[in-house]
Amino acid sequence: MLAEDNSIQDMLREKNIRLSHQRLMVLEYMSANHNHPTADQIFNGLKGTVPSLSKTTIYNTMDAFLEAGIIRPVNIEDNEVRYDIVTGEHGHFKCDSCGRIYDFDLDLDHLTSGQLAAFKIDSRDVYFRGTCKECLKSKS
Amino acid sequence: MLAEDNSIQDMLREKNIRLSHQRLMVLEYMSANHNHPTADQIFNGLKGTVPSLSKTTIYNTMDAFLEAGIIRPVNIEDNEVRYDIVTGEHGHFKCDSCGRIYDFDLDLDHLTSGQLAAFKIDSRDVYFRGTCKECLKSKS
DNA sequence: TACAAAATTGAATTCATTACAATTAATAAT
DNA sequence: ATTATTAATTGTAATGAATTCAATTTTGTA
Ligand SMILES: [Mn+2]
Ligand SMILES: [Mn+2]
Ligand SMILES: [Zn+2]
Ligand SMILES: [Zn+2]
Repeated sequence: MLAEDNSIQDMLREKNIRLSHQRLMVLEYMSANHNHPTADQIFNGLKGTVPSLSKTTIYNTMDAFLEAGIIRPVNIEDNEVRYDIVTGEHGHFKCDSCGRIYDFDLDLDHLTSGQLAAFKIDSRDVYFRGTCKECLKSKS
Repeated sequence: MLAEDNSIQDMLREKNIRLSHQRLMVLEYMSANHNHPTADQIFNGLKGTVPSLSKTTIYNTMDAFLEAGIIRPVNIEDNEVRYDIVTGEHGHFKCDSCGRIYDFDLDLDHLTSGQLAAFKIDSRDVYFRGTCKECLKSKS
């Protein structure tokens, strides 16, 4: 419990992000919920324990975390941004039936042709859509 | 000229999409402009020659084309949808400096691990971001 | 404790997209 | 060719995620 809190605080200090109650709570929420939440979901998940919380603070916080590389955006939906605290290389699968977003491993080194050799690549995103195993089972 | 028009009409008829002046103009625009335009860009590109055009018609038309598989969406930006008349498998690179979107070839068969073996995959999207060759050159 | 800088808050605003009902156009039947 | 049926187009209003901004509060520092 305390160890976790300290590690979260250290993570922010390492990135030169000033500590605030709201930022700690958001980061704690992201660490506990690896379900690629939207700003609205984070807000609704925290407003019970942080009554003064504003949705603008969520957006400000996500911007600060994105800038620092603590989280990364998941743009698998066209109408809202999701956030992922797992920043390592992996792909995302969105089930159009249940809405769940699955992580999957991938090997991006073998993906590209030489066409982008002279380009500076800052981020790589792989998004798949379809129907997940569970939903296929329940439809049979 | 006429040959192109006929091929465009045939493309719509094959997909059981009723012909309309607006749909033909939009499809002609998409065929002539392979730059992944937004609904707004298509609207502004056509309103000169189709004065009665409504932006709602653009959205309705894109929905019909998407449904028929004539075009595919490009969600490389979080705030607006782009459309691509090239539906074959390829990736997209967005230059954060000049805003251009580049196509590139990719080999998706070698990409995935077995984790999605039991999943039904309907669409695959690969989005890279960074700085393009031209912009790197002009900054040197 | 006191000060300066930065973060939080909420209300107002923006803007892409959608909903909807009236009008117009396209296709089929006569 | 005229009419009837059906679908598409249009403009306006509504939606909702995200942004702007100024006032207030909090944080880090001395
Ligand atoms: Mn993930
Ligand atoms: Mn393309
Ligand atoms: Zn599912
Ligand atoms: Zn560029």
